[in-house]
Amino acid sequence: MISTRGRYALRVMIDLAEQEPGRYTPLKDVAERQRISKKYTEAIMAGLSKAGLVDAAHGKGGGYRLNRPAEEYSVGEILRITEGDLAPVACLEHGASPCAYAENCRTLPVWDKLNLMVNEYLDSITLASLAE
Amino acid sequence: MISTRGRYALRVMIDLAEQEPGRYTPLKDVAERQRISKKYTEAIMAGLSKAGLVDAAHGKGGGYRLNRPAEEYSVGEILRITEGDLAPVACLEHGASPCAYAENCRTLPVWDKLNLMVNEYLDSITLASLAE
DNA sequence: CCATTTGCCTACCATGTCAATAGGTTGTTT
DNA sequence: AAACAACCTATTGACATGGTAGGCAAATGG
Repeated sequence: MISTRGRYALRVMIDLAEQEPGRYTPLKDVAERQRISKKYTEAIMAGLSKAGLVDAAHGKGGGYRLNRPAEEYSVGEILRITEGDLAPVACLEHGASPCAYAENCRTLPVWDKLNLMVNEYLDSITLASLAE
Repeated sequence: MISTRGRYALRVMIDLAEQEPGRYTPLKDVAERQRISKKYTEAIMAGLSKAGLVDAAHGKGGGYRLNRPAEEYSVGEILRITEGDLAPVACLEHGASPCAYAENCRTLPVWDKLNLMVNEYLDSITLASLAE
């Protein structure tokens, strides 16, 4: 359900949240602290950057930093961006072709509520509450 | 998180719960009603049978039937048997090698509680409540 | 006893995702 | 110009998934 990629992304974001706010932190440092390979961290960071969760600066003294205060990120948001979707079943995934038998599917309500529960829980946790 | 296999297994179990109790239902009939290929249904049913969730009878007039009243099955039980595990992250899976940094992992409590929530919810739904 | 029905078992395959790596390019700063 | 750091595109190996094929074993009905 939640892959290594997503879990790493969360750890990376927590790491950034623990740095001095506003300052850029080189990816290399984050990767070393989190014991994630530099290359793999790059791939993950690229997604976070493209989605606008973090801000990047090239060159010496550059690196990454959070774009907003840590209280304004939720775990759900971070995971949805890196994982694409948190839906527990394929038929609820964003952009899934609607199931022809959904109308009288006995199991759909189960997945529906599960989906809601998971998302609500993860949305209720802020990045700040996990840092420091 | 929950694959086709698990979702099919649940539908199959609901189908059996809707048949006359005690009577054997041929796999062929279940597969046709549920619009799942006979062969794939076989593979799924084999797991349910081996785990003792259903009872099988060979030969003419044979088939499958539930081993207990439908009220005594939970969705969680059925899914855990067919999916192996419902853990949202690898480090919580049954038999996973314990993470060396679990002691001071900032994210572990999140996964832990998520795991608990998901299992408790799915365990609270009985097969009977989905049938008929 | 034999044919039919039905479950059971083993193997196989095609596709796709995941984790991770490699190498090079672009942009910034000092 | 040199060092640094982000960015981009491929590629790889391993594994899970969804699904199929063919044959064997057991039970039943006639």
